Amino acid sequence: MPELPEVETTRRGIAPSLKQRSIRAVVVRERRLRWPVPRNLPALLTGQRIRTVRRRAKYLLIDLQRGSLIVHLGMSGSLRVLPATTPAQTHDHLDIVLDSGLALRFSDPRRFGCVLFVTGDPLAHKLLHRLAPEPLQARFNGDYLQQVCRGRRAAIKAVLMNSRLVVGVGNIYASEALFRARIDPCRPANKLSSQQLHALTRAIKQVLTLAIRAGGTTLRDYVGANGDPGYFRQKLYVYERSGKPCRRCRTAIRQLTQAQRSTYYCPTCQGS
DNA sequence: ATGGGCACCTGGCTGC
DNA sequence: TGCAGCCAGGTGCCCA
Repeated sequence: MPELPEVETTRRGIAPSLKQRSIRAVVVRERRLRWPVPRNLPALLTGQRIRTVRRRAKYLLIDLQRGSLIVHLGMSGSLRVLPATTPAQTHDHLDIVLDSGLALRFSDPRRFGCVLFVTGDPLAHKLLHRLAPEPLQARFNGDYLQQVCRGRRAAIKAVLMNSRLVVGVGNIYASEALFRARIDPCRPANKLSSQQLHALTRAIKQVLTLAIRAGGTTLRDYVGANGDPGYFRQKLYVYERSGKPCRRCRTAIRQLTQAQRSTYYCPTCQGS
């Protein structure tokens, strides 16, 4: 998916067109997402004014006068703002039509994403309430990561991908942050020094910030709110670069599988 | 509690 | 050209 930088880029892209607009209609073409789109979603949303568009981890929260939408882009989802009359393509599952004549269009070929409606505090929702702190906030720091890794024998890469421990970091940025911090992805989390965990925290914040600045990373499907891809792919050090020379030391980048996901690393820069 | 594996789904690419 | 097999940005859930 869309990891944190792509979701944040989407949020920034769609928010100006949504804020203070009223919902004129909702068109649901495909209800079968990760969880079914509520049958009565059009009735729930139509006539409501949109207040704010927030992000929590990789979830987008669209707050309305009454209730909120919780949107997740899954692996292949995107949200775009376009004229409501734009013909729908395959995989354009849902439109939220605004009083401006524009529509927010949710597309997701793999349908791992979701669009849910909740009344009350969306942060208290089952999917959100146990999430780790936001990685770009001060509370996410070396001390936090050290506390989380204490007694954990799982590989550090797996820890970075566990949303109860760290949010926003997916398969791309986990590899990239570990490279920047010069840490072997297979190292058990509890074997890392305090210094390494502080460096890793800084690397996570840095790579996410730089990726947001570049509009995210597009490998295949991802596009931002205006349909443009993200440009951080050119800045990746290891992800999808196996066999290519390390940008730091020229050693060939290697790929391995951890928890059924590809991990990319430089055996020289990230040796144990 | 922790960690590992599977499932959900479509599409694109590779190799026979 | 066709088709099987494999891979892909996530994460909830089940089991040991």
